[in-house]
Order: sequence, then C-alpha cells, then structure tokens
Amino acid sequence: MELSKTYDPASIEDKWYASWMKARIFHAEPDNRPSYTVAIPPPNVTGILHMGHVLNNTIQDILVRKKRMQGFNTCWVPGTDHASIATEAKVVALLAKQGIKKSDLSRDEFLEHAFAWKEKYGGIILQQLRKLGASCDWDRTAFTMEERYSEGVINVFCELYDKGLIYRGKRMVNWDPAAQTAISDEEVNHKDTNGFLYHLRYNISGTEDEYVTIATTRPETILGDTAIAINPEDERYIHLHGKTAIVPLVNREIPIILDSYVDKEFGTGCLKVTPAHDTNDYEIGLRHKLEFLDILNPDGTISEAGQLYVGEDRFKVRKQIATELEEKGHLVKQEPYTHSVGYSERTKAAIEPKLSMQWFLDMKDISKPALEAVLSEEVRLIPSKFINTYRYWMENVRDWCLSRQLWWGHQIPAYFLKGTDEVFVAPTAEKALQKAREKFPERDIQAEDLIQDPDVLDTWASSWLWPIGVFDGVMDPENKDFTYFYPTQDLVTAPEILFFWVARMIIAGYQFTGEKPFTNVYLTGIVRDHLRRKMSKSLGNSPDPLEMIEEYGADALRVGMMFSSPAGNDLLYKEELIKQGRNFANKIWNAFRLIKGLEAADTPAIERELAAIRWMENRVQEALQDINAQFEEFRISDALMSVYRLIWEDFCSWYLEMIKPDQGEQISRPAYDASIKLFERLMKILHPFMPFITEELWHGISERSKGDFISIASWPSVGTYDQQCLEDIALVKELITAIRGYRSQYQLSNREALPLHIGTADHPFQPYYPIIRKLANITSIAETAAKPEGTNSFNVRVFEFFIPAAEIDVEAEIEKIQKQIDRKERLLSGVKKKLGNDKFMNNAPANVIANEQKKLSDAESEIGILKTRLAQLDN
RNA sequence: GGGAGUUUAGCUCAGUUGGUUCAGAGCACCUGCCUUACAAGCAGGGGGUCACUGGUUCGAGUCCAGUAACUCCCACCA
Repeated sequence: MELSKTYDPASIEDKWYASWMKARIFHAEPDNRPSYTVAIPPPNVTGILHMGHVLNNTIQDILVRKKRMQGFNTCWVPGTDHASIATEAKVVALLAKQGIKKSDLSRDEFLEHAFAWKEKYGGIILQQLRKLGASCDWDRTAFTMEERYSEGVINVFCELYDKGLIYRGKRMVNWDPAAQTAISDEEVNHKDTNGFLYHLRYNISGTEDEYVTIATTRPETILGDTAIAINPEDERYIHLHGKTAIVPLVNREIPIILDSYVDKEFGTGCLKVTPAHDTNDYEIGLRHKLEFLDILNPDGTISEAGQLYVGEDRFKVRKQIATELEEKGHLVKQEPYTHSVGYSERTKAAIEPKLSMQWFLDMKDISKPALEAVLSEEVRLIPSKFINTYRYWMENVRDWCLSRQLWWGHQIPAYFLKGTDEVFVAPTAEKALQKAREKFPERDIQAEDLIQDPDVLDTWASSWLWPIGVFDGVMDPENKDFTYFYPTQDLVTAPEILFFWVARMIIAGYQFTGEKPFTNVYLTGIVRDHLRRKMSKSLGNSPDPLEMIEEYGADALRVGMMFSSPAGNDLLYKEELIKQGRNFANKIWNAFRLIKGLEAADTPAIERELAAIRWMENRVQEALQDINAQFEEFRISDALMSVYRLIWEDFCSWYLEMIKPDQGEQISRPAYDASIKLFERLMKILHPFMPFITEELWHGISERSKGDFISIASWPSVGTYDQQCLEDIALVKELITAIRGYRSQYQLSNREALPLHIGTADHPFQPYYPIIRKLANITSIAETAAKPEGTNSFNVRVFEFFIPAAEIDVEAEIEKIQKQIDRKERLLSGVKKKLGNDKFMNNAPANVIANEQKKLSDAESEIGILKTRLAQLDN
C-alpha cells in the first residue's frame, strides 16, 4: 500500500472516535481498581466550543488518558450547566424575535419554550468535545436541571434553611436591569468608565440665593435624594448645620445631615444622599433614619416615585436632566470624570444598586473548613500562587445572595402563607403544607393558601454541588457510584471562577459530604491573541476550533494549544502553534512510513544497530522518568515538550538515522523488531496528547486483535537506565555535529565521504565507529600520533581530530581557537581561585570540590590541545 | 485604596534545596541543501551585563532590601 507523504487527520479522526465509543472504553463502572475521577466544568447548556474550552478540555483529556493507561478506573463525567441568567436571556431574545414578550407568557409557558430551546440547541458543545477527542464517559452526561440533580439542589436549600444558615431580608443588592434580577457580588465586574462629574447646587430652604453645591456622577438620582450630608468637622459648612435644602426640579425639602463618612476633600465636600440607590447612602440612610425613595423600575427606567421622567431609561434621563438642570441654573459645572462602574458578568449591563427582598446564605461558618483545606493543601491549587487570593476572599467572604428574579432555574422551595409574613421552606408543596398545618393547627390551611416564591436559585447554588450531584450523592449518598468515584481527583478550570465555583464546591464538599470534592485544582490561563487581547467576537481574533480541527486536525490543535501553557499562565494564541502541531503529526507519520518501508533480513543485528537500540532504549527510559515527574507536578507543557523532543530529535533525527540501512540494504530482523517496539512505546507516551494519530499508527505498525486500542494500552513502566551509555552517545553526537559543522564551514558536500583520524590516544569512541561513519559520512577512522599531511584539526572537549583539509582559512581558525582558549582560561582561573580559597575548601561540600577539580583538569587538557592546534597552524 | 504576581535570547517560557561544564528549550531568524520517511523537511549557525541599585556569601537568574515597569485579584469614595 502506498502511503501518502503527508498525514491526513480528517480521514481517521471520526473513525477512531466511533470505534472508541463502540468499544465503550470511556465508560466506567465501579470495580476493585483505584478510581480516577474528573468532573468536567460544565459549560453553559447554550454554549458553543471556543478556544478556552479547547485548552481546558485538552488538559483534562491529557490527564484522564494518561491515568486510564496507567490502569486507573477512569471516569470523566461530562455535562452542562443550565446557566440561568445566560440561558434565560437567550430564550427571551429568541422569543422577542418571534414577537413574543416574556411578560405575556405564564411561567409554565415560558419554561416550555425554554426547555424546547434547550432540547434543540442545548448540549451542542458536548458533541463538539467529541471532535476534540475528549474521552468522557458520555453515559454519565449530567445536567444541573435534570430531576435527580434538582432534587438535590432543593434539598440542600432546605437543609441549610433548617440549620438557620439561610435567611431572607431586604438588602442593597446588585440589580441587573437587563436581566431584571439581583446578582451576587461575584457576578459584578467593576470597570473604569468615562463619565462626568456634575456639580449641582441645591437651594437652602428659606433663602433666595443661598446654595449648597454637591458633586455627583449620576444626576438622575437626585430624584431619589432624601438628604444632603456634610462632614461635621467641615468648617466651611458650619452655617448649614440644622438647615434643609430643596431638591432641584422636584422641589422636595430634605435635611442637611452630619455624617463623618463624608470626605471633606472629595468634590465639594457635600454629598447628596440617595439611600435606595447607593450602598453607602443606604448605610447613611439607616443611621439617620432617612426616607428610602426607590425611583427605579426593575428595567432601569424611572419609577413613579421619581415624579419626573417616569418610564424613561436612566441613561437617557441622565443626559436630559443635566440639560434641564443647566437651563434652570442648577448646574455649576460638568467635568469629565473616570470612575468605577459595576457591570453584570452575564448581560454586561451597568449594575444599579437597589433595595430588594432576597434570600441569603450565611457564609461565615460554612466556609471555614474550605479555607482550612486549601491552606493545609489537602486541596491543592496549581499554581499555588492562587492560595493567597483564595485565602483573602474566604477570610472576607460575604453572605451569598441566592435568589434570582428569573424563571429558568430551580424555583426556591419557600412557600408563603397568603395574607401573612409566614414562610415555610420544604422540598415539596405537600411538605410545606404539612409544616404550615403543624405550626397553625387551629387554621384550616389548604394547598392553595400557600404561594411558592417565584424566584429561582443562583446557578452557582446548583453547580456548587456538581462533583457530588453528578453521582447522585446528595439524594443517595450510599449509592455505589458515589462511594466509589467521589471524591474526585483533579479539577481543571479557569481562575476567573475560583470564587464563583471552586471555592463554593469546596465549601459544599465539606458541608454535605464531610470530604473534599477533589484533590487538585489546576487553574488554566486565559486564551488571548498574540497581542495579549482577550478573544472576542467583535475583535474577530477568536478562531473557530472546529475550523481549526477541519484544517489541521484535532491532534494538531491539542498540542498547539499545549506547547506553551504552563498552569496559570495565559496562552498567547497564534495559528503557527497549530501548524507546529500539524507539522509534528506529519513528522511522526513519516517516521512511521520509514519504519513500515524497511525490509527485515533474517540476519543477526550488527554493531551499529545494537549500539543505536541500546542508546534509544536508555534514552526513552530517561525521558519517561522526566515525563512522569512533569505529570506529577502538572507541568503538562513541559511533558509535551519532552515527548516532542524525544520523538523528533532523539528518535527521528538520531535513532532512525543510525539504524536506517544504506540504500538497497536491509535491516536485521532484531533491529527491525526493536524499532517497532520503540515506536510503539513512543506512541504510548504521546497518546494522551495526540490520541488520534497514535491510535491510527498503533494499528498501522502491528497487527492488532479486536479491542486492542492504544487508548487502553498500558503506560510504559519506568526502569533504570545506563547513564554511561547516554553520556557516550552525547559525546558521539558532539563529534558528528562537529564534523558536519566542519563540512558546512568549508563547503564540503555531505555526499563526499571523508577519512577521520583521532589524535588522542585514550578515547571512548571505538564502539561507536559504525555510527560515526554512517551519520558523518566517514570512510575510515584511524588513530594517529601526529597530524597527518593535508588535514586540519578540530577538537571535541578533550579529544583531538584530523580531517582532510580543503583550503583552510588560517586567520579564521586561529581566531576561533584563540577565542576558545580565552574562554577556557577564564574558566580555569576562576576554578583555580576557588580551589585556592581556604574558605571555599572548608565550606563547600565534597562533591562541589570534586567537580571543580574535574573542571580544572578538563580545562587544562583542552587548553593543551587548543595550544597544540594553534602551534600547528602557525607553521 | 489594599493585596498578590511577573520582569531570563526577536516571541512564548524552563531554570527545584545558591556551586560559571546553567545561561537553556520551542518558535522565529541567518546560511547551505529537493541527501534513498518527511521542503509541513534535513544539516549548520548567530543571538541574552538573567529589569535596575545595593546587600548577604568563598560563590547569586537563584537569598535579602530598595527602585522602576507591567499584569491580575479585591475594594461602593459621591
């Protein structure tokens, strides 16, 4: 069969994925092997694959595939998150396109649309992950809103409520006017925003021309002003103590109050107080028992309470009211001003602080074990620099606003008794009714007297149970899956959701199972473009992973993403990286072609082959030890680079060149067999990174029985290796490189075979003559005491060589040698100084001293040879 | 405003307990090659005062202090 010169991934990737699925090699059931479990960070059910997912899931797949080969019972659980705000927003937008307004639908009707949409488009990303080669246990695909999982979420809420950890209260919350819901502090991103600082003057009551001037960035909020505050110490404003002022436009009379919160230095030193729309003002309002005037509707328009501009959007009003204030003489000045504004993580809308009734979880006590676990490294963060950030957050953790004013999600299991403030929290309406009847036996309470809270839970209040819930560990903690697969081992996720999700999962783990949910948290970086900009649709710098797979293959994409992705570091994406991956695949493909094309002769192995095989086997052992250690430390990029160089440099550039027979010749059967074995071992080591090509070549290189996949082949075991052998070949390689360099310098064709003389009597090259002859195209190698006629000399470390000279550039040679002598003499003098220093001799460890002494003797020998060569040239 | 981190070749990064045979890798670059697996390749090569200043030490990319620049996280100064 003729093999193509280039590797074609498209023709084989789908084939192997289908074979793996058919053989069910990704599916795990509890047995007596040790388990290795990973719960995927569930992408939004609405999501589609982007480069961040590629990086994240490639890392998981590499870890999972290696553990699978190492004999662990490996279970990588996939699934999706219902992502309440994001999904609801998408559904609302879709309905809007069809001319349907959410407000015209009942809750059930809306949910029907949402589920229909989820069925149609949801989970596309899980299909896309298959293209990437992700070896998930698809039979276990989970979803945060499926029945059992939801029961767990609801039960957990009830449990926490019964423990007194969940409470309901009217608090200042972050209001997202686009989604029309409260969101948690973690879902707010603060960004510097250009705006204006407006200086507005308020008339002092009972005067014609006395004013107080305040500074504000949000002039529309004057509609909700219920006081003006000044610092009691501020001498400029003593005359205002006890006075009242008139809010412009609405002409409301408000008190001028004294509060030390006010910064005398900022603005005019006078602060307008809008207790319903600013967190600090809220505090001031409480202290001074001010009126709370809520002037915003849930959608961010001005409410009736604002009196003016009712029904108009706050941003529009901001401009309009500024104009009106100016016209009416209230605007003293307006200067450009940059200040920090909060934006919704999900909808990107500017957040408005708003007073509203919400459910909160008291985080103080339940977060303690989770903090302790990370500090003691019972749960490891990788890289560990995130421990500090984590600790700071956990030590200052604030109560978690659990409720969202949405429909898509887990409806809060709280039932209000009509016409009262009584609330009953229970997993079902029946149980709530039972509770209500127990509390008020005298009343005849019926089911319809209880109204369930319309709000749903924050998405993270379901996904914090993910590692537990995917094995049904909340509802049935004794089940065999949960007891076997939990706790999971590794979690791979982005640092952006360290608090949203990771910290809360750790909290939930200890709270509900008494155990950590996972041992290692590998935090990836962010995928950026080569200018360090985040990937975004608007910048057009975000390639479609599926197109990349189409063009270069999934393996190329995977290794391209991994070439330079140390944990915690951002990945600067360039298409060249994927090309490099593609080139690597091609290189491997061609190594395969070479081996396949060899003809084995039934003869014993020759010296050259034996030496090559012995070296390569040692080299693989050495590399394997490194690679295992790198995996241990989650240095995946380093591990990849080790495999990359082992295959490309050691195996292809050196080993294959060593064993490759001369044209028309055959390789010995033992060498052929050994080469196949070596190739198979390399494919195994590479497999976690490049699953498709390795599977293809696993089957291409040898006959395989049914069900024999490299995906479930055993990871090579580590053995000892012969350090001397590796050092010998390192020296041989230096010699070969030197000869090639000599040819290159003097334009001697590689085709022209040359004789070589060794000028140093005691040398270790003898066993490797065949290799040297083959790789450097040398006719004969002989030892000589004196420089043969018509040769030039060169040296490799302490060994001198002679090779036929073309025309020698004596000047250049002398200069080169002199440079080497200078370098060595600098080294030598440093070493001598050290060895002559009593303090060094007394303080340095013996091995360091021995090393210095070896350096001394080596340097002296080399200088000797260099000087001899110099003398020869001078003649 | 508080905290953390980074600063080593043109780019992206390694350099573990301090020992100048540690100044590295990949990519990029330069030169020569279509050499019987691969031009998506082969061979050879150039390139860094390890941010700056000082200190500890027999010895400092490696430890300490300060300076500068950049990044991230947290924080409601109107």
